[in-house]
Amino acid sequence: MTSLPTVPRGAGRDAITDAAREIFAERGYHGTSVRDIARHAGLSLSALYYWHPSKQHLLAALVEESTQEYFERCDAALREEGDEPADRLRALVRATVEYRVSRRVESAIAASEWRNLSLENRERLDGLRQAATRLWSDLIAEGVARGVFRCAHPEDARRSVIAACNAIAQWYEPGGDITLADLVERYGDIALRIVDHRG
Amino acid sequence: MTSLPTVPRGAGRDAITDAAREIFAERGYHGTSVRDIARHAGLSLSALYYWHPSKQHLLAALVEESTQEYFERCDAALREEGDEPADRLRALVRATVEYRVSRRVESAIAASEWRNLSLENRERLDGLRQAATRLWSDLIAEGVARGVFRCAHPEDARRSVIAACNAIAQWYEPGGDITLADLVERYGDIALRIVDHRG
Amino acid sequence: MTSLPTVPRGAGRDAITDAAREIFAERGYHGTSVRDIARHAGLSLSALYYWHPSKQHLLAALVEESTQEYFERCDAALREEGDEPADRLRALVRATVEYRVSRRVESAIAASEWRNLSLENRERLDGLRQAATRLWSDLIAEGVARGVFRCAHPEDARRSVIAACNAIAQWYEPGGDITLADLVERYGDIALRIVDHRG
Amino acid sequence: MTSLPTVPRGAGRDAITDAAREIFAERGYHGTSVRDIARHAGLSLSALYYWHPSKQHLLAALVEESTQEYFERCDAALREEGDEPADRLRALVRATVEYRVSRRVESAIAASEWRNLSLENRERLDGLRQAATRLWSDLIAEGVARGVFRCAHPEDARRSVIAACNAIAQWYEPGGDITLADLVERYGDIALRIVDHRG
DNA sequence: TATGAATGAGTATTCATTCAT
DNA sequence: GATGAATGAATACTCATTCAT
Repeated sequence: MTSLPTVPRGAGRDAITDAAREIFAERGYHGTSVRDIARHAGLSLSALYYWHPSKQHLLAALVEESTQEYFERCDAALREEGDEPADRLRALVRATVEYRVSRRVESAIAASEWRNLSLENRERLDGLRQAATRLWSDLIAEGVARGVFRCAHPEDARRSVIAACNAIAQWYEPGGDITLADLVERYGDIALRIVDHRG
Repeated sequence: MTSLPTVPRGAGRDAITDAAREIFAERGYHGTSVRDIARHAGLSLSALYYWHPSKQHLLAALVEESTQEYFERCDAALREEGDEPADRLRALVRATVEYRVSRRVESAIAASEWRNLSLENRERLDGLRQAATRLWSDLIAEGVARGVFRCAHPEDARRSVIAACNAIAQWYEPGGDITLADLVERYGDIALRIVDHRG
Repeated sequence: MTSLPTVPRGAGRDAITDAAREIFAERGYHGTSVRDIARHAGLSLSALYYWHPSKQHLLAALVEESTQEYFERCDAALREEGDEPADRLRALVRATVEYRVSRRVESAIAASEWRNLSLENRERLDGLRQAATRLWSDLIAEGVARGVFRCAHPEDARRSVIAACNAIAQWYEPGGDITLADLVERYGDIALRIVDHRG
Repeated sequence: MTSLPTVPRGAGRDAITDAAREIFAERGYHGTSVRDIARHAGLSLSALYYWHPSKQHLLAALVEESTQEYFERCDAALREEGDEPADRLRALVRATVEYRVSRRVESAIAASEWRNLSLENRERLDGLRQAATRLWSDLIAEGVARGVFRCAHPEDARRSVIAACNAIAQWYEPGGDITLADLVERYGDIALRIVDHRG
């Protein structure tokens, strides 16, 4: 019989990723030491390096996974939606709000630690990021083209909507009075006002 | 390569503060070393410590000055304005946008390095920060009370407006096509839509 | 020039403790740098910190071990001795002299670097120190009570005997003309004269 | 009219020496910074260097003055005394005890910071130190020669007497129950017992 | 799969000292 | 007589990373 380790056999990789996620989010990339991460994961420093080649790699993996997931959520939400720009905008807001809330920690990392990615990693991930941005831009442009969105400056509208949704991660406390569905509705309303939607 | 300026005798304090501002904004608090700051300022490490007791103190001084200035700009803008909530909201947006643009670097520090303030400094500066927030809250509440703002969730509206204005610092490039006055108008419009203003 | 020993893997802890002992004794706590210690131990600075959390901890460990050993030597010496105060005083002198000579370096540290212990460490070790002092006090008091020691001021006698024994560490050179047994006898005689022993 | 400085005109030199004395005694040479000294003296760092060429010089001056004074006190005490070895020993004890008590601070520096003198200073002052030692040695030798001191090991006796007297500085509190005259008598008695004086 | 031991470069900060005025 | 401003070298300690097992 083998002894029972704190971290189950083979779970080392995930334990480390999880710990990195938490601590990067809490203290930032440069404010976090790999020792902190290993300790938090209940593993040795050497185990960390067995599973992950470097601190930078750890960050990049988290940012990539998060960015990827965000894009996929947005993409899926739009695919499930009909043709109407207002509905599609609400769908994008829903995907974003749900992502910010349910992946609060990693979305915060992706947002604030982007600059700490190595040049190489930043370049590699930039396409994914821009793809997500383009979903918004195209949608708003379509709404404007159809005359249902009347905002004069679509790019400012896009940035404002995204900023408003992103800010949720900074104050929202799950389990409080406001449900996720409430948020989705409220920020859908705000988004439609920002793009100056007229039914 | 930027040349290292020769700092005239007695000008050390400002040289260091300026350098700290730039590098903190660029790389973040923990990503910045005091050596970097001193080198950038064209002074020795010891000169830095002659003028500032610690790296943390340097950060706190920058954040404090910036937070203070923001509050004062908002306060002044409101004082010069009349009674009409819509006008007052535009005034607050103007103060915020002008601040984010003209003090882009330090406003970014105040926003993203807040968590790296020591507990003591954070507590000391928190009142100032909340005072600025209250200017927005009170104003929107007044507009709602008068029936000229119809947004159902004033706090979400407030957060959204502020987030939209703050985001400007991340993309705006002075000297480009968009003037500051353009920005003020655009984001004033957006703010009024967010609070659902009806003339 | 002394050659720097190559430290076999795993022997780092002792190498560092030994080096610290030597250099602290030679130059004092504040006169010693951790770099000096590491270099003397033939290890990197990082290896020092791998084994010891701080310079202060290193000092405290040395002082503690030495103080502990001194107390135990005294206690054991008394336990092996009979009832006669004069014999017991000689036993205590023997223990002290042997300790000062065989642990010359660390006993010097314990004596002169006591004030450089952190408050916490000083308080923790103070009991041990006082316990050793009490062995002397009790013994002399007993001799006085029995009328075999006639000194009028037992505390001054105690301090004088201890001071005389301690001073040995400052001048005695092992391997010279005077053997340890000589010292024990001479200082036993002196001690008995100080307490004014009458057979 | 000139303004009234904290430190009276021209008193800078002494203010610094006094401060150095206190802090060296309290924290040791390496535990003291010249900034501490200047601050304690109420003067600028530059003023310190105006009056004293270096930290080492400051230490050497204190040690020298103290060593000099000790020798002179001993020498004077002996000169005023008659021919009798016992009386002369008491005189030397008196001089030593009075010196340790009245110049407690500087005598502690001279004792414990000797090793921190530069080689040059140490060599220069060593003669003075040895001269004082020789007063004791000669006196005890004379007593032994005359047969009034019967100790078998005069050097050990000398060291013990001196150590006992020196230790007074570590525990004596002026203004307490024990007067200086008490001390002189008690330690004179102890000294005579150590050299095994027979009336 | 994992670890304990080690490293070199870097961290913030303080040191004794000097310079220009 | 004295100072404010500055420096280079040192301080204790931590960093991300690697090596031998």
